Amino acid sequence: MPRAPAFDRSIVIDQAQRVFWARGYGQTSVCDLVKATGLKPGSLYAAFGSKKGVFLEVLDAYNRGFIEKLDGLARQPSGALAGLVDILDDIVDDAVTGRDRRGCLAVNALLEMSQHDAEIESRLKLHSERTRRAFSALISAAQAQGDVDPERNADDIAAFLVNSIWGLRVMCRSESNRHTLNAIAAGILAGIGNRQAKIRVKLSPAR
Amino acid sequence: MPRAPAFDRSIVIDQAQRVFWARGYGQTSVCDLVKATGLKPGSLYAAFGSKKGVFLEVLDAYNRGFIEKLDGLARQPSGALAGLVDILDDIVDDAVTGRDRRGCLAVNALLEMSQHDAEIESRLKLHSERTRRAFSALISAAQAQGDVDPERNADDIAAFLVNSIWGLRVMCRSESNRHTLNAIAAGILAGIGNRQAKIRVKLSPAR
DNA sequence: ACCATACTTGAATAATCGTTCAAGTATTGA
DNA sequence: TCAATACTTGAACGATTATTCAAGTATGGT
Repeated sequence: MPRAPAFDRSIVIDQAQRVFWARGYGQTSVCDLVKATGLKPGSLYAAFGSKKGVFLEVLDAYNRGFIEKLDGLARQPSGALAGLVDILDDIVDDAVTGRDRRGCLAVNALLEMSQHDAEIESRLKLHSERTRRAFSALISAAQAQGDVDPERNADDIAAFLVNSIWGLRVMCRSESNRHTLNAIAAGILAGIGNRQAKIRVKLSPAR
Repeated sequence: MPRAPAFDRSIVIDQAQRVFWARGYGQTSVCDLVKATGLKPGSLYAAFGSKKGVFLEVLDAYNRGFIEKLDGLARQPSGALAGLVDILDDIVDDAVTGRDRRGCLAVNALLEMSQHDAEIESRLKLHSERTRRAFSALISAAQAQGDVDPERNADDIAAFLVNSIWGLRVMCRSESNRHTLNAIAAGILAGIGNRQAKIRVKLSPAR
């Protein structure tokens, strides 16, 4: 019977995500969110309860998107390993071209907030576990396709991968030299037991 | 002729480091620093100019200490590679026992502040370069000692190492499972071209 | 047309922030 | 002993913060 909300929740979360990603949680004021979303403080609080409520929903959406991306890559026709190479390539490329040096929203949030807020911390742990499972599935697919040594434990490789990629996301915040970043990416691929020699070729030249 | 300062600058920086490391930059108030150091706001500002001034000096001291540690490990009698294993072991052990989950102060600061403050960002870049040079020297020593493949470029290995250790420092903020962390550490050692099979043995069992 | 419903608005709130400064105090060289 | 000097003190400042709420407004079923 009554009035319907005048905003699209997913669009608001998307706009809020942009602000939180660019500025971090602490440096993002509710005023920033008001400007970015167009919602007035009252509406924002009616819909999300608090600044932290907005942030938690942003984190959820971020992780959901990343896992969907991983699942897609695991099933793509060119192979799971090629999908992994694409991820590394994209991270390096974004850093070198300066297109994106915001790093990973989840890693940023983990380092900024996990010591101060138990709710954010536990949410990020949940996301981290889901991410590792998705990487594990990706590695299993690559093993089944003969691109990764099937003798090694997929979960262990996935843990090493998440570790390496999180490192790369941090690295990209201060390093934009292509040779250095490519050397790191090549080291990661070597570390997971990549059997396709040609993959190394793809990473080396500048695009 | 006049009065001497009533505090030891290096002790104050040490106390401030503890607070910044535990709480991050943004969540540390000048009031926290006043409590931790015993200095009143006026003295603090007379000595360091601003909250950021204190933080920059804390970062300098932190990096200086870490590089001295690395240089020492590169020269220790049991070998440079053993020194590297010790570093990884300590990080894993601190996380598993819960003794220290604050991560790396420099990485924390990089992710929290590099987008907001150009001065902190450039300082951290400087520290990052120094750290990589120290790791490169460590790897060169390990190569000279026959523990790491001498064919590979030491700078590239150092970049991979910094990447991996930064990742591990992030990982330890949300992960405390010994098997997982050991698998990652073993992957890192394998990635740098470790030739000493026995090193792997040392990492596996719980201490 | 109308009322119940719930969304929208933006000024107001109380708390906390980094920083300043004038007054007080201790130390040193002569 | 006595200025001169510089450190110490802590209250006060203005700015900013996240959050609230009473008033206004649009909607939809009857």
